[in-house]
Amino acid sequence: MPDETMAKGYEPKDVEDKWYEYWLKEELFKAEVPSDKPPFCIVIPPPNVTGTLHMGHALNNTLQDILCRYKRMKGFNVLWQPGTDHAGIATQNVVEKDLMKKNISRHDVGREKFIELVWEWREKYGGFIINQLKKLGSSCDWSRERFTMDEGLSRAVKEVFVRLYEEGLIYRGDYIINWCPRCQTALADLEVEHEERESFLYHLRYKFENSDEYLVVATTRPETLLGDSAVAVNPEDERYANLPGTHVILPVVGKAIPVIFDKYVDTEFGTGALKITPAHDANDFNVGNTHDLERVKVIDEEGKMNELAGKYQGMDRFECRERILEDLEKEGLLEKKEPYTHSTGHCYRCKTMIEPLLSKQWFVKTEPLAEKAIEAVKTGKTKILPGTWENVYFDWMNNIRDWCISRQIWWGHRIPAWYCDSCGEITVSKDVPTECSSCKSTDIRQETDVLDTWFSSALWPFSTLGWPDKTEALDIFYPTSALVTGFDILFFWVARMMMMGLHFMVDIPFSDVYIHALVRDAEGKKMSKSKGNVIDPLIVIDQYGTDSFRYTLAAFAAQGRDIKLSEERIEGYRHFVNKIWNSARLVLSNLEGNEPDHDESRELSLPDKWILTRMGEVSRDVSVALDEYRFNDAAGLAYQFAWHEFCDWYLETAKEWLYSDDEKLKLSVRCTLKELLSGILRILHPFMPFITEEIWSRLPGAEGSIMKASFPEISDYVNDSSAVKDMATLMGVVNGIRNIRGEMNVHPSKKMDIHVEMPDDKERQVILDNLCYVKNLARVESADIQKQMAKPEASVTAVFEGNQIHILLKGLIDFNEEKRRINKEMAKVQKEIDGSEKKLSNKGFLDKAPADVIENVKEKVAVLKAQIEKLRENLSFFEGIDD
RNA sequence: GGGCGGAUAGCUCAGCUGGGAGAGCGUCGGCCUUACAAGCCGAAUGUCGCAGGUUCGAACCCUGUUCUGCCCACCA
Repeated sequence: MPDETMAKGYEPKDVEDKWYEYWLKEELFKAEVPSDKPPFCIVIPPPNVTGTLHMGHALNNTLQDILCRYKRMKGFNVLWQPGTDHAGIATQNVVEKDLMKKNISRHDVGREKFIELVWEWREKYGGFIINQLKKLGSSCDWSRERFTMDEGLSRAVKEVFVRLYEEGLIYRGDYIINWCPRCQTALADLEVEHEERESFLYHLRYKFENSDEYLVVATTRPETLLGDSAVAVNPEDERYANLPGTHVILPVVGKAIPVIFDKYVDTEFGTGALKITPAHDANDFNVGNTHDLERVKVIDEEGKMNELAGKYQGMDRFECRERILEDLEKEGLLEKKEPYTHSTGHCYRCKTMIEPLLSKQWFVKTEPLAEKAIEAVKTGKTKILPGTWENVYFDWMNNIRDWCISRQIWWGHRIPAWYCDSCGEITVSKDVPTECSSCKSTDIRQETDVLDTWFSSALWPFSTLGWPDKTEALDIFYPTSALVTGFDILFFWVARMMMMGLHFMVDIPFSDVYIHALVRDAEGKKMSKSKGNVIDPLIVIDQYGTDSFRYTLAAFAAQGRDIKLSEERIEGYRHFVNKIWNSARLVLSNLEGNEPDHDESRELSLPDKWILTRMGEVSRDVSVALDEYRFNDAAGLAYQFAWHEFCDWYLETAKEWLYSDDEKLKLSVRCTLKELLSGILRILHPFMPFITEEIWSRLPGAEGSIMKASFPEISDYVNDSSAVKDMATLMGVVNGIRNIRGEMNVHPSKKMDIHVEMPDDKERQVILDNLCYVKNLARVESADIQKQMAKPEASVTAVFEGNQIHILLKGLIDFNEEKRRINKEMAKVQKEIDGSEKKLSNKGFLDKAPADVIENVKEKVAVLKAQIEKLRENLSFFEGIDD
């Protein structure tokens, strides 16, 4: 009689929101400050406020939630620190786009008003992604939610900036930087994406001064010749050995520029002569510095040609290229143009082609910071998992370049530096200064640039805990326990948190960094909105339920491999969730509420002892897997156990007593059922929080939320290894009979008579003692079990190990069919014997392999041989009959 | 130009420190057996990318090779 209050199929929608609200109401996500429990802390990779939940978030947060829920059940004081990132450029772009719809630019509204608008936007939509995280079941301590632009974190940012400046680790300098003409800001090297593009390599003729002869230079960017200051050749290049000291005339411009030697020039490339444009190319900038060349900036911040571009002034850089080429052509100065594929930099936000531009920016001197960050991973204080990512980390850290942290946008932490118009001095201060720190002039104005978004997120592990104040939370939870993130932000974020954490907290920010895979589309491509290949997690949740979705992600999260999400797989786990639901229906409908919690004294059946032992083993194995971030193994173990051991075997044996009149055994089975359901729910809870809570709430005697229950331990259960062995024997007999049934097409409703020959006394006794299960599971009417017997007439025989199960099938046997079956079986066994015997006849194997391995093989051969012998007997039996 | 990962059953993927390979879905056959047809029982299926090597023994270790994906990089 099923539990009528439980629907036949599990309906996620009916329960998910209800339980999430309950958890919130009961404050079950809240960290304890202070606490007697050991701390466990994860800081969330803060999603962008403007963002919406994508697959990456879903995976990332599911894994974190699994860890947090698991650790809570293991008795830890868990803080999962949530929050969002202001995401400077991304957010500004979004709000700007919104304004554009009304045909208004940010300049129309002005900086202050614009920032106000962004805050308004944030108020309105900033909670969006947070709600989506909640939908996923995330058990973050929302009472501690932070935002990278909130007051406390802004204070931390200022503190860090000022201190680094005072330590000489932040400086301002003239450099060639990556400029996005569309976003109108400098970008860090990391924010530039390089892409291969089809283009042309142009060979241009630069005439020598007072001569008709010319030097040919190769370039992909003819328009930059307007800013050329020299042409460089390699000193080793014999072709040009006598050139330096001479001058060439810059085409179109008519200006004379020197030919110089620089070993940077590659003699193999192009013509071996390189035009040098110090203001618009990073390499040329360096060459220019060496030779003290003029920096002629001809392209402005909008990507247009400026006043120094002469007649090309006002043209877009690409238009200018075409016009210059036309002009060169006319003058016969374009020697040739050849197709050329090379990679160009693009803005990671808007994909606009980057313009290398000479500009004054703020930088963090990273080398001293990186040293400590390298050391911490080298010594194992922080572990990066899987380990292969440590190499990537080291590689980047060892070659780290100074970090450009200023951005010419409005949304972000405004740099706390003030320029003095009187003396030109810079005042850097946490508080708004009233006067110049140097000349006391009040004629000061604040830097208009804001900081790179990653500057504030670099402080996340300690700023969210209250730094720079000395808070109790900081004391308890720093260093945090684990960081769970994708490798795409290993440099952007993880590396910088390491540097900042070690510098300001003088300790690592986290002990473990678990790098998970990226969720990709069916072709293995990174999912992105611009590619249009995104699968919306919320649609998946709507369709399959959160628990199935989470389980799928966990099961897919094998280390070091990307995830190509397939819907079939999600569907498979939905079936699993439903299976759990239905097994609970069966169990709950049979519980009467009077089952004692731990009744050690009760008489345990073989299946009881077996399943309890397995419950303990699986609890241990799942624990170990989770401790090692092997989410897929943990999920797989729980799945296999719950479905194929508990449901397929134990529940079926339990029915023997559930539907019987033996009150004593009935009660014992009910106890085991309750214990198992409880255990399975608790093991599954980190993966599928909603359904487990729902069923838990219906479990008699279970008090409060499952979140507060303990994770099962192996010591909680009976541990009886002989029961596991005996159960295997029982299963062997049942499987043998089922196999015959299937192969011989015996209708399931037909009960069979069997004669079992089992030479081993102990095994035979196991079957005799547990015959009721064999009868039930294999649908057997009568069984005759002997140490030895002759094969009955009209029987088919299943052989397993040295045992034979003769099944009487009067009139049902097709002799040929049976011979075929036996032959097939024999061939299979023979193949195995051959393999093993080959080994045993190998002297090398016997000499060198470990004794236990050899023993195993020998044993295996013996068993197989006994088996094939029985099969042969059976075959000859049928061969004696002529059909 | 460097570096990393993947190639295993029709599909999507597991396979820990080397001892004859597994799951889900799909396929085939049989079942509406009172938890579940989103289910049950049974079955089939792979020279583990290719070629060498190390080893008594290789999907796993080494070398080379082919395809494929990714990351990093200042060759115009």
